[in-house]
Formats: sequence, structure tokens, C-alpha cells
Amino acid sequence: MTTISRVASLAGVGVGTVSRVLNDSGSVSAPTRVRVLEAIAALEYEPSAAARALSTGRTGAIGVLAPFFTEPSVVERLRGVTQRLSRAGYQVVLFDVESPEQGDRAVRSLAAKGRVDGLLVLSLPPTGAQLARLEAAGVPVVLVDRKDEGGSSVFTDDRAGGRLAAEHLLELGHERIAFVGDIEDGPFGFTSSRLRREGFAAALAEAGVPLQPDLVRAGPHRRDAARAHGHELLALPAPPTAVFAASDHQALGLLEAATNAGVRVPDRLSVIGFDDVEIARYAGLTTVAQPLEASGARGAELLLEALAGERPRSLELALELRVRATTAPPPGGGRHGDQRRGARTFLVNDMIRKSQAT
Amino acid sequence: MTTISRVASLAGVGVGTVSRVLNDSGSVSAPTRVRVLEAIAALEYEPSAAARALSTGRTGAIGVLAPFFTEPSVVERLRGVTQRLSRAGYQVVLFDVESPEQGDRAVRSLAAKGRVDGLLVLSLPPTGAQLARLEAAGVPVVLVDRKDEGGSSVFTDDRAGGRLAAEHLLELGHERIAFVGDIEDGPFGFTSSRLRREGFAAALAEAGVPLQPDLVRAGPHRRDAARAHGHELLALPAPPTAVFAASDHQALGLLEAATNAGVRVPDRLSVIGFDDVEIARYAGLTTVAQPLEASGARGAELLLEALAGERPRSLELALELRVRATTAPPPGGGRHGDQRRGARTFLVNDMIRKSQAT
DNA sequence: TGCTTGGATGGAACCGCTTCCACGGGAGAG
DNA sequence: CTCTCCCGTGGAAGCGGTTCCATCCAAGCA
Repeated sequence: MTTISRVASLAGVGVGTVSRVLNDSGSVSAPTRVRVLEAIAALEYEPSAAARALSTGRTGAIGVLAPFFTEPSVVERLRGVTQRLSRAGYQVVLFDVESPEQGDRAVRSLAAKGRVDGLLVLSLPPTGAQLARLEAAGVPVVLVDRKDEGGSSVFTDDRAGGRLAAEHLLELGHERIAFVGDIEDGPFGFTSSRLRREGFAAALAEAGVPLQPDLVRAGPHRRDAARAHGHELLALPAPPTAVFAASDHQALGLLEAATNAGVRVPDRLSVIGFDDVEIARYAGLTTVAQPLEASGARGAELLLEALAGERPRSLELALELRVRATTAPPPGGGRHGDQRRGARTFLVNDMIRKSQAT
Repeated sequence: MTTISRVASLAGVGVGTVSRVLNDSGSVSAPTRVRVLEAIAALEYEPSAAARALSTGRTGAIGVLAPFFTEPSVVERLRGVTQRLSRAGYQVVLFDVESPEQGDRAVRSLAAKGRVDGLLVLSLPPTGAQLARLEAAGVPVVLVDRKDEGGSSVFTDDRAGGRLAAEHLLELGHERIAFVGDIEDGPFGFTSSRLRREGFAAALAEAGVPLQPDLVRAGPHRRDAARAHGHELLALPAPPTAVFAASDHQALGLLEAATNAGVRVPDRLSVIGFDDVEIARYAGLTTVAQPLEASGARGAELLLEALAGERPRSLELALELRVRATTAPPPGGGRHGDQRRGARTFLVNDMIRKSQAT
């Protein structure tokens, strides 16, 4: 283990001088600097991160609290985060949260100096107590995919996203419309599914085609759960002609149910999702797109700002309807031209267009 | 900032005693332990990770070096890693490597005490010098998806995987067979594409249908590059009846090319991939499956063993052919029953079977 | 009763770095 | 020529833990 004092004695200087060279602080004469750098190279010296962290109180690491980080939408956010942070010279410490207690434990251990310099929280809603604790510990926090009044955050308007979905289906002429989302009071406190439903329902109600309670389904955020809901909906005496899923993941489950039940999409059933993860492009899914990667990158930027002492601020990112191949007018509900021959064909065209645009 | 000495004075004991309580080391009488625990709770004391790391030389963090960590195959490996490590109480520090220099820089900074206690390297081939440096720094390393003679590693036999693909296509009766893989001397030193091709070619040669040089294509590991190769191959005077792609990612590009060229899969073209990422199941892709998540988990276990002082060892994980909907006998090359109606239909059946099995 | 033994405990030393303070000496100013 | 300054530098203090060593005391034993 080479230490700074070894370097100092080899270079024939004091430890303070070596430290000054390392950090470019204070003044060091040119010849001395060269001698020190030579000693560093000769010994392959690498400063101890722990010692530096203890001494300065900064670790050079940022914690990222992510629920189910292997989910595509989370991965896309993470990509934005890591790219931005590693460019700024920070390490990323990943805390995968698969249960609420895990999240609480992580926050508790992070609320101490010497762990991380800042914290990014993806999608999860920290409690006020947790935020207070982090603040007391001097750990700046940025919420991504969640608004934080008074703090830093990057968020979208899920209600407005729900409206976008509703407007699209209304424009196509749908009237029997279903919704499939998450259980709304789950242990993690996710609110996106509820907000998307609320916006969706409000827009439908305003248009005079209120969402019927028996066409609203909530279940675990799993593809098979969504598929089961799809089966139930399609088996109704008067099945819906369109379904809005609170996430692409669930929309894919609905597509499976439709294919399995022999119901052609979009001819007999329109499906619209939310998020626009990569697989949605592949499946030709119409969806409400949110800028996942950008949300991570902007969140990272806000955190860097906070670390630089700037005051917290929040950013709203825009949602955008992306029409692909799984939505069309309802059967008999309007002209549905022959250009829509099902998702699979369309999907390839879509991808080709996309790659040509790149 | 509450420190251990604050806790000690509140509890009316010495710092040593508090430390003993914290670490369950040494003997502390029951009443004293209670007083200390009460003081800890009252002050919401959380030990400083930096101080502890400096003092003990252990950080409680494991570094994970991953190239392009947002790629599905890498994410699946990462999931195995984080689950196993967080269960063991370790934090995961993620180093995304998107260029060879980035990897080298990461290794260099990690080769020092006080950064991480151990290192997992996914898919990348560290140089001997890098490994030596890490060893000198006392940082145990486990390679995942790469054999390390003398060190710890988890790997698969890519050549054998190539053979599996070849045998499947041969059994179906194919004779004009193509291969699409990565550029074989890329800057990262990935070898999987080359090994898969070698095993594939060897098996074909042994069967008397050697791989023809003009049917072997190499390009960047991107879907559009694979698609371009697909177009070229299908435009040949005598196009192949089957293609083996060195990864699912590239196989999906080939599927796009086929759909775009109006070539039906698997009727006129069989496509087989490698990896079995989630999207492959969704696309109904026949593929050589490798246990991605398990590879990460086993790698993490080997690293925990190394940290516990056990000697290094390597594990080979088995590959397995997974036949889905993108392979069939060549046109006119055998009975191809009507149960194969194309990928999309099959995919849903496949997923339903899968979920029912769960 | 006196001595041994070992459990419980306090506190100093140490981990390796940063930072601040003190000091020497050369240059510029008066 | 002398007096300031300030640049360049060495080294001690301190960051907050862990660990080892010395100490104290009570219980066990002869």
C-alpha cells in the first residue's frame, strides 16, 4: 500500500506538498511539482478514497435509489443518470429497492456523511421524515419522476398524459373504453397509475363518455396480471373497443390477451400504453411517451447544481403522444383504411423510419 | 453530525464500548449495551462509512465494471449481481464502460484500498497488467462471461453454443447457411462473437456443409448494422435459407430485414440468435440461451467467497438451445407442418406457456 | 484472607488524507 | 541597505471510526 507519505519521502518533500500537487491547490513550484509527479508515477500511487472522504467530507459518489432497476423504464432513466454523473467525475452507487423496508433502510444508512454526496431517487416517494433526515445530514436529494415542492425534482404531468391518451381514443371514435393500471395504494406509494387514470377519466367525462367502473381494472404491475385483465375485459358481454394501460408493460400484456383471444389489434381492439420504452417501439405500440433517459440526465444535472450550492428547482418534462400500430377507429366506428394491417407489419416500417431518421 | 464520541458521552461510556456494541465485538454487559443502544437511538446516530473504511480497510462496496450496462443482456446479469450482493450487505458501485479508456481509468482508480472491497467485471477482458495491479492492491476480482485461468470466473462455452446453433439448423435440413456477428477485433476485446462463429463453422464443416465465406458478415453490434447485413444476404443470387446471429440483438435486426424484404420467417428464412434476452422471448426468436441472471449471481457468490478468503475458482454455466418460432426446415427441404404460422402467433403461445409454467 | 483470573471498560494510537499554521528566504519598495 | 510581503514549503492537527492495551474489580480458589 503506497501512501502519500511514501510519495513525499521519495520526492523529498512534505506530505502537504504532495497533497497540493494532487489537488492543484496552493502553490507549488514547477520543479517540485515535477519531482512529485515522478514519484507518484514511479510508485503507481493512487490516493485512498476512504481517507480523502474522511478528511474532506466528500466521497465523490452519488447514490441512486431505484425501484426494480432492471425494468426497462428504470434502466433508461439510469442510463441518463450514469452518463451525466460519470462525465462529472462521480461514481454511481446503486440501491435497488424491491421492498419498502429496503428503501427505508437505504435512506437511513445514506443519511450520514461519508456515504454519498447526494442522492437521486427514482419514482419512489420519500416520506417527509426521510427527506428531513437527509437534509439534516447535508445530503442533497433530487427526485426523478416525482414532484418535490420546495426541493429539486424532475417530473411529468401524469394526469395530462392520461388526457392525451383519452383524446386520442376519443378522436378515433371510441366509446367503450377500458383502463388497466396498477393497484393504487401499493406499498411503494407510486402514484403514476392513479394520476394517469384520473386524467384519462376526466377527459372522457368531459367528452360525455365517462369511464365505466366495470371497465376499470387494477392489478399488480406484471404482464401476466394485465393479460388476465385483458381476458376478462374481452370476455364481457359488451367488450371495450379500446384499452388504455397505465404502462407499456401492461399494454404488452393486453396485446397478448388480445392475440390469444383471437381479437385483432387494432381492428377490433385498440391498445395504448404509457412510457415508450424500447420494446414498445419494437411492438409497434401506440403510447404516451415520456423522456425517460432525459429525466435521469436532468435529475443528475439538478443534483450537480445542488452540490454546487445552487438553490433547488424543479423541472417538468413534456409528454407526447406517439401513434403507432395498435390504435385505430373502433369496428364500424369510422373509416379504417387498409394501411393498418396489424401491428407486426407496421412495426417494421416504424423501425425503419426511425433508423433512417437517425 | 453525531459522532461516536457524542454517543459515548451521552451513554456515559467510552468510545471503545460504543464501537463494541456497534460491531458486536468484545464483551459488553447487558445494561451497558442497553444504555448505548438508547443513546444511539436518541441521537439517530449512523456511523460514518468513510471513517470506518479508513480504519478497517474495508468499504462494504463492490465495484461492477459493465460495458454498455443498459443493454438487456447486461441488465439481466446486473440483476443477478445486485440481488446477491445486497443480500450479503454490500453496496454496488456501477462503472459503466462505454470506451476502452473508461475501463482502464476505472480499473486504475479501483486499484487502491478504500474504493471497493472487490470487483466484478462483466464481459470485458482485463489485461494482465490490470489484473496484476488489482491483485497487488488486494482487490479480488471475478470475471463474468469470461474465463480467467487461475482466477475466479463464471463463463460459458461460446464455441459449444455455436455448435448447438449449427446442429439445430443442420437437423432441420439447411445447407445454405449464413452467419452475422460482431467485428472480431473491436477495441473492447470481446471474443464471444468470434468463438460462436468458430464453433458454428466447425460443426457445419464436420457435417460436410462448410460455412461459405461470402455468407459470413461482421459489423458493429447494432441492430441496424445487422439489418443491413440481412438485406445484403437476402439480395444474393442464392440467398441463405438460415442465418445464425451472434446475439439476439443482431437476430432481431435480421428479422426486421426479412420482414422488410417480404421474406417470411421461418418459411423462407430461419433465424437463430444467442443469449435469450427477454425481448427474444417476446419476439418468438429461436436462440441459444445462456443463463444471464444466474451468471451475475454466481459471479457475486464467487466474489463473496474470495472476500471470505477462499481460493479462486471458475464455473462453467450450461448453454441450451431454445427452439421457438423463427426456425423451420428450409423451403422444400422437408415437411414443415402448418403449426408454424410465423413468429407473432407463436410468440403469444410461447409466452402463455411460459407464464403458466411459472 | 490473599491471590489469581478473566470479564468489562476507558482511552490512546492509528488508518491516510486535507488543511491550516508557521517559517524561511528572496524580491521589491522605501 | 533594511524592512515588508508573499511565495513555497514542512508538518501537526483533525476527520471518525476500530483495536489494542492497560486498568479495575469481582468472583473463584487455596
